[in-house]
Amino acid sequence: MPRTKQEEPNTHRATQVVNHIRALIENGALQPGDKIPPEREFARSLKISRASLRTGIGYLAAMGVMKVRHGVGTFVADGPAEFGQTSLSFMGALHGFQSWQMFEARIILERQVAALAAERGKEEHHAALAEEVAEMFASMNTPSEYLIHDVRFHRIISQASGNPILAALVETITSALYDKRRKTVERSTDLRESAEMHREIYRAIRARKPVEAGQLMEEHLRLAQAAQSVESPTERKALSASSRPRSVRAEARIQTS
Amino acid sequence: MPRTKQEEPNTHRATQVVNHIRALIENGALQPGDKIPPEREFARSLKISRASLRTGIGYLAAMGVMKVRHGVGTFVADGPAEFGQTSLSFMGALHGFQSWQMFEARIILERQVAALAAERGKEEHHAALAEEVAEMFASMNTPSEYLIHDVRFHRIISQASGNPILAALVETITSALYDKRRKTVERSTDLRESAEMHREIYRAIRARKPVEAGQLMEEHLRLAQAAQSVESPTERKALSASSRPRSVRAEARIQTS
DNA sequence: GTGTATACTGTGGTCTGACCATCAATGATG
DNA sequence: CATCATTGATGGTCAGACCACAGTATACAC
Repeated sequence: MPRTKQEEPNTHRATQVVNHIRALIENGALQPGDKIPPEREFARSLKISRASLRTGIGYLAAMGVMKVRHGVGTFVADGPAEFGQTSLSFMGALHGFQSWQMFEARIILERQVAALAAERGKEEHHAALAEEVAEMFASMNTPSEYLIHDVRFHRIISQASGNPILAALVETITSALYDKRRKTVERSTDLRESAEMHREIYRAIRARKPVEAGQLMEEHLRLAQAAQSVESPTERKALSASSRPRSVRAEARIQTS
Repeated sequence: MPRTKQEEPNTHRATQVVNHIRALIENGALQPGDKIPPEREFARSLKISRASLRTGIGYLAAMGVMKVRHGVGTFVADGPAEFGQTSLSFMGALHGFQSWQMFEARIILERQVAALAAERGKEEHHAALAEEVAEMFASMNTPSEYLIHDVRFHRIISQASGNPILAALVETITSALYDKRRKTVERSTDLRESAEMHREIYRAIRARKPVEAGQLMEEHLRLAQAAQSVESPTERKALSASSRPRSVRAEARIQTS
């Protein structure tokens, strides 16, 4: 039979839930930070089982669109946009991402983002950046705290770029690099230089010098990359025992640890 | 009573599943394309209920790490890396992404990606690109088909860049733009010009001229953007009457656990 | 009154076990 | 030999009970 275009009252329940919520968000009924009805109630109203509803919500939570808090409720995400939390690290394991690739991507993105921030940044952004820079200088002896301000600094620049999509992309890569970073910073004895570079970037942005801001950012990231690689163990490699026909073989070794 | 402090391995079941599978992937026991055990069996081996296992799998599926096929089985994703399918369009609705922002991001990424492809592209990529260009010229009268080759062309360039992370980012944005694109192309009577631009880009890449390739790509995308906006309906606006202003500082410090 | 402990309520988290839906392979039928 | 019905494996959904967590109200000390 030719076209029997499956209309859609039928899609998988989870998909149904996703679409329903998408609609609510698109028409403004749901906004960031809002809470959705309790599962039991919501499920009843959608005429599906609570289990299915949960599947759909889980899906959205994985994408970072919703945030579930045990004992409290389920809310629409409101923080900075980001693509599924662990997604990048996972894909890293899957497709063999290497750290130089992450840095390459980060440099390309942040360089442009810094330039845009220099063009479009507002007073509030400048003020926020200034504060973070000050905090960085103040916490040069506390690596863990320093890192926090470092991260915020970059995040503010992303926001200042005026392009939430770019900000989300940067956020995704940054968060994936965060763990490794934490260790590196721990043994870094020279945060002063880093802090000063941030200050220069800040100045270039405030002075609205796109090109300069971009160059400084790139330079900064290259140094960070160098510092990081100093102790990066053997870049994962040779994990698979070569190519053998894929079939059910993997099933054998799987068991509870 | 002192505490019945249940020590540790106690994370949420779904998280448990996610971590377990992550481990299997990281140590090579699971590779792209592999099939995991049937739910019932797997659940038993993990000592958790099937429902919980499903929650975890759903989570992974949402992130695009796993692919579930009703009646067949669950597999580790193997196609080109990409961040959760609908994620971008969702975040668009959530954070009010606008199409110019998508294009801005795309231009920044693809310009650099094209440059990298010009530097690192291999023979096979050149050949593949040549073929797609040829197909484009051959299908100038069939918009829908033309689009397919257009998409492939860009995807090949992403792969040729040698950086799967950048490829994944491009893929994510591109797929989000795909739908709109489809309509635009439908009424475009001038695919010849587009095809010729693609050919030029291809030539620049094969000739290993990064800068030129980047510039051509940018130019191409700007034209595409212009063509698109010709009929873009009311850019979504009036997102929310009560746009509660949030200071930059506030947002920046929202998370930092 | 103040403060801490307890109970209660609302909400998400998990479990069980049955049944439905889909797909692929197999065998029966013509 | 081709087509179609059957069957087995596997994911999808359901219902309802019970567990766990967080916040708040209440009780009871002091």
